[in-house]
Amino acid sequence: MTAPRPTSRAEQRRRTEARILDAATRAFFSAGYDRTTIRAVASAAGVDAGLVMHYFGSKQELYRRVIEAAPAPEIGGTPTEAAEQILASLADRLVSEPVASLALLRSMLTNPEAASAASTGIARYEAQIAQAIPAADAGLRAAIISAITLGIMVSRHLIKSDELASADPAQVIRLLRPCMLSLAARADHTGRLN
Amino acid sequence: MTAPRPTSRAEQRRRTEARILDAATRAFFSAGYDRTTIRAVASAAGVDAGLVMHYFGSKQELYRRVIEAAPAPEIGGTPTEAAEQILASLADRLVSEPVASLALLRSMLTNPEAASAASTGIARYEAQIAQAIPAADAGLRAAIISAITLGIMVSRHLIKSDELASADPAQVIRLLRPCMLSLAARADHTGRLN
DNA sequence: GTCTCTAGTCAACGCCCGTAGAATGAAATA
DNA sequence: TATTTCATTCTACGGGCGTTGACTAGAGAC
Repeated sequence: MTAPRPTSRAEQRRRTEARILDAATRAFFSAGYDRTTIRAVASAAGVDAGLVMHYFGSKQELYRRVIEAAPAPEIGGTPTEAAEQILASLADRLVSEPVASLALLRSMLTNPEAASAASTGIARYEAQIAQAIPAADAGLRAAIISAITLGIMVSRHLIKSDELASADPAQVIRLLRPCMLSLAARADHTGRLN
Repeated sequence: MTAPRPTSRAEQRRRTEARILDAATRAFFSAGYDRTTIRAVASAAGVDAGLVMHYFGSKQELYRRVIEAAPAPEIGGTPTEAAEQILASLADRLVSEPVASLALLRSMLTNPEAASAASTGIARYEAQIAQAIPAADAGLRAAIISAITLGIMVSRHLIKSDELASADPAQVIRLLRPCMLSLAARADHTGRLN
């Protein structure tokens, strides 16, 4: 009644598409790529499976649209600052991880074709970290930092390891700080200083 | 001759079963639970799909047998020794792909029924590590160590991150040593000594 | 008011899957 | 040798999947 013109055609389409995308994100996250069926996504979004096909073309394309929406944090500054930024962003994601990037993660581990698509996103993240590390092996260090972050996220949110899933994020960060600092900013035994 | 009966029925069966199990392990690792088909496993083992069913009863059961065969490294001793053992076992697994344990992980994420079975295996590994760490938060520290190991393995073998996949294992271990030591054996800022 | 466009539905196709059960033929047993 | 056992194959079924294309109905344009 208060909204006499709530449903223009364009608006309706936009909403439906968003609803499908949202349902798909949740489905890919909780079931992985293979176990997610277009019918289930459609049903969760309250539409017909044919409509999903009509809007997104294929299951692959729907999946691509979902991971395309996953955000990437910004990292920079001095090595120590970068380490703290990494820890802070990890702390954030320990508390509330955006469903989209978990969908990315899970499907990546589940769907071979998805892994390569996702790794470009990860590579971009690693490049940001590497830029903040003034060492000859900055690339490798950044990759290890990224791998650690990934392992923590997978354990807590996907595997739901008892200890990590119930842990206080602050405790986890406290224990990880020496790790991240040693990787981003600490001299190694070769005597190089970073 | 020493082997006048090379193909007794029992022997033949044992061999065929082993071949199927081996093919299944590879398949579950590289494709995950859902994408692995009994037909493909059978074909890789050079037998008929019906035989796989006949020997293992169901796909679920075949999968159970595969993860049952996954080995768990032994960890113990002083904190520093434990850290070195963890690093050594990780070094091993960086060089030669631990097909079984990655199959475990990958399938765990696709197969809900398998998740609990798999996480008990991981929990056992973490418990071993925790036992070697004399700290109040040993459980959490062990979980983080395990998560880091997992992240490195996933990045190198599943995602095949450029940096990590091509890195010299010795370099990776060198960079990770301070991490593992700080988690297993180093005092934290609360002043506790481990 | 009529025509056009398009959001959304419906029924169906072809494919591949896990699985069942009968058939086969060689080894074990008597 | 005759009989039983069992490793192995073959054929088939029922089901769920991604995808298709014809269809309906209501909004927008003229």
